[in-house]
Amino acid sequence: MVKKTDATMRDVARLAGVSVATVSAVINGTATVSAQRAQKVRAAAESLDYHADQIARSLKTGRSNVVGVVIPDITNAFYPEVISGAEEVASQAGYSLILCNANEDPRQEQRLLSTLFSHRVDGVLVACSDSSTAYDSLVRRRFPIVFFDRIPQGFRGSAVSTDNFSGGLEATRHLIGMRHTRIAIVAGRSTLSTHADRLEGFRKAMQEAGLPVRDESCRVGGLTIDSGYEFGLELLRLPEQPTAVFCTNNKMLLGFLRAARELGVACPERISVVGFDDYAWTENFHPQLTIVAQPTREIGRQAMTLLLTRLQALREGSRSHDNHVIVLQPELRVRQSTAGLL
Amino acid sequence: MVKKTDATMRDVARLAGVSVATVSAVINGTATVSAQRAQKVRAAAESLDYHADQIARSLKTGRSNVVGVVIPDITNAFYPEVISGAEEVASQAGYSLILCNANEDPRQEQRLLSTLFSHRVDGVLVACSDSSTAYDSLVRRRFPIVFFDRIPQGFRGSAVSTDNFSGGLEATRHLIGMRHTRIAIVAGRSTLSTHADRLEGFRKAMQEAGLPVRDESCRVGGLTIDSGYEFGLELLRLPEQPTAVFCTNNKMLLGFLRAARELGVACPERISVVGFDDYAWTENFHPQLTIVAQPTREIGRQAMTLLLTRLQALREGSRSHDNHVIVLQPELRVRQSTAGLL
DNA sequence: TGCGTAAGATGAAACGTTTCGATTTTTGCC
DNA sequence: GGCAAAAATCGAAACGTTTCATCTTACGCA
Repeated sequence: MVKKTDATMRDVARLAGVSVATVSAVINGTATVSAQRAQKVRAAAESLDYHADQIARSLKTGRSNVVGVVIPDITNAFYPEVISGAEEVASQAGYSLILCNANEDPRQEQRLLSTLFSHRVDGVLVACSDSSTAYDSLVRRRFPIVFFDRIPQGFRGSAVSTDNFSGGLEATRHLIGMRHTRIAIVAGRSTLSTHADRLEGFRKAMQEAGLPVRDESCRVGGLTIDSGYEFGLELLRLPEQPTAVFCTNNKMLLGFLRAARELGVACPERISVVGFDDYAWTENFHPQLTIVAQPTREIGRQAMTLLLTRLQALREGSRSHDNHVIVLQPELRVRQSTAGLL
Repeated sequence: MVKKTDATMRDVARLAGVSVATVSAVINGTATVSAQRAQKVRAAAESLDYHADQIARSLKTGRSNVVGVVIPDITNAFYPEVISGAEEVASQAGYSLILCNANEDPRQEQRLLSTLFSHRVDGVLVACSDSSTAYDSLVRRRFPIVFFDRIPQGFRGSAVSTDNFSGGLEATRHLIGMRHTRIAIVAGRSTLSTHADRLEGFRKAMQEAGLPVRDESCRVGGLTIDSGYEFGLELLRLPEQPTAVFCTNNKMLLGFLRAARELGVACPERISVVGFDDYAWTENFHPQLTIVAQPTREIGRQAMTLLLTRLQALREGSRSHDNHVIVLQPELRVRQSTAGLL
């Protein structure tokens, strides 16, 4: 026998012989109800397989127990890993995740945010598709938002990211320490904090060592495997071929490696390569990669924790600082893709 | 100047000097409204930055424009890729995705489904964590559900998957064609359709060739990198070491490769390896992997399309067959990790 | 015994939409 | 110009909760 429609609070109330308000009180534990009636209500709910309707609840309370997560590129393995951390924390706290993929398109991102708002999400986690001032209004409205990984320029609010400057610095110092002098960089759009910071770290290290950063060996602007590949071809065909390269994300790194393989430029013999983001599967790479590893899942965990803390404070009406910035340290893992010169 | 709270339909109605019903009609285009008033309403909505409240809308209509997606393991690169396909189709149709990670735990999966229902999702996509009869009630209730990848045993309903039997068959035939006779298999839990089918394909190929499937070279039950590693150690320490192995998923494959590397068993010289799931990054593997590739994103696209079609039929009250099964063909990609014997 | 009080229980009003039947206005036609 | 029909508009109920003010009950104590 199948019910036509799900049981409602009224059904439970009727069956238990109490008022709807009492059922609500029992379900939420918001008021004292005699043990006897509470028991009756629970039994009734059980037998009707009653499940509170979150939609109705949200409409009334203005809270949804859902948080939105907006990422720029779901096919970049970095983000699913972050999400996994965020999901872990969220589900433990009884929150669900609405996942949105902006496809590196700021306009799409705006649309997604707007959809999220109309679904009344309690807060959002965003890795932005491009730096923009569109977030300012959110912050001004004091809407609970936490940025992770990519943080808008000049953003004042909560955020979690890796110390990308330091990552770029260490990666480059490592190359320099191996006596490389013609060092190239393949970097993402400079409007993205992550890539801009890594590039800055690179510049700083070069400057420290008194090495010039020449325009032709400084390729900025891609993000994809293909762009890494194109940049790779260009760099490896330079009259003064670089002996080392720093790729600021994993996808461009893959593209660069493809270019090197195609041109028959051996790594690390003729080109040392250091990239970003470490994964279980890179242990099978040949050569194994020297990499700046980010605490990926931890970024997700921390960002979600920050957001949930904020939400709780909001619920309890207590004061919370909404510009908590967490910077996690990356770790340079030296393996085989970088080798000393001479 | 910032509004205390979001503008509601009533606000728009007031400003436009019309009734709430008229505003609704304009927003949804459900009734004919004179051009003049429609214009006024739109202007008012614009100026108030009005956005319809999906929550209230859902409560009234019983529809949420949200679909749930439940996967067993978000850290398995296969699923994010499927999701990316599903997300693409969904967002084009104006649907959002609630993503849930069951962590290979059927009880967690049940909890997640229950949460999804209370959020009134319009339908769900599920890759099950374990075969169970708990889905029967869903199907009986005719709740819109589409399974993908992993399909519960005996399930009668809509589903999208790869032809896993054929995948296992081809992979094994390939090894046999290279004159291997001592062929091992590292497979996932046999309660999972994917792994069971791949194992069946393996058995069939072995039987065709008149080769015995010995218990000790048939490791069934893991899913993770670690279990692939453990199985790998066991298999490679067998007195009669297998000369080839078929791993039924990408994670176990990674584990197996680690074991081989650790024991110094060269691939493909001493062990040929074929696995499942191809990725952009495997091109950097050494050796490059012979792999059964699934049309991963396509699985996501098709599954979501199936679900949305069903939802549309439901909305329009038209009849739809709710047991549409789509089986996509995998493709064996022969590369360097398998080599001929003798 | 009676009274004050606290605990328990409840009815009804929201929350922001959609939708339907009723009402008003416009249109077309003889 | 009058009338029927079509078009446009509207008021109000409903969706399933939460919550608050109100009402009832029971208990302890003088």
